[in-house]
Amino acid sequence: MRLHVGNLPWKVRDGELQELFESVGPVISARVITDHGTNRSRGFGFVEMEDDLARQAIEKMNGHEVGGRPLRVSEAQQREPRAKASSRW
DNA sequence: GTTGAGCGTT
Repeated sequence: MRLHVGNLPWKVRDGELQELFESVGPVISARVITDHGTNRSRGFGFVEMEDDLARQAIEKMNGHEVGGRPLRVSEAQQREPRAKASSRW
């Protein structure tokens, strides 16, 4: 299950995000979305975990204060299906 | 050197 994590401090990076959620359980994948070119965080990211752990992470990490800000954790929306080739639209 | 609700690149 993928989780959308928002309200992140600008300084947070994907590795820190992963460690944060590893306090709940093993993290499959963690990504903080950064601006293209500037490497500055957009203030949100995505974490992938096992379903049960993801639900626990929502309960446990949602509102968890990090960097002085309560995290926003929720189930992520599903993005477009696998694009085999580049966007040919 | 800035900003603050959200849904990303394979």
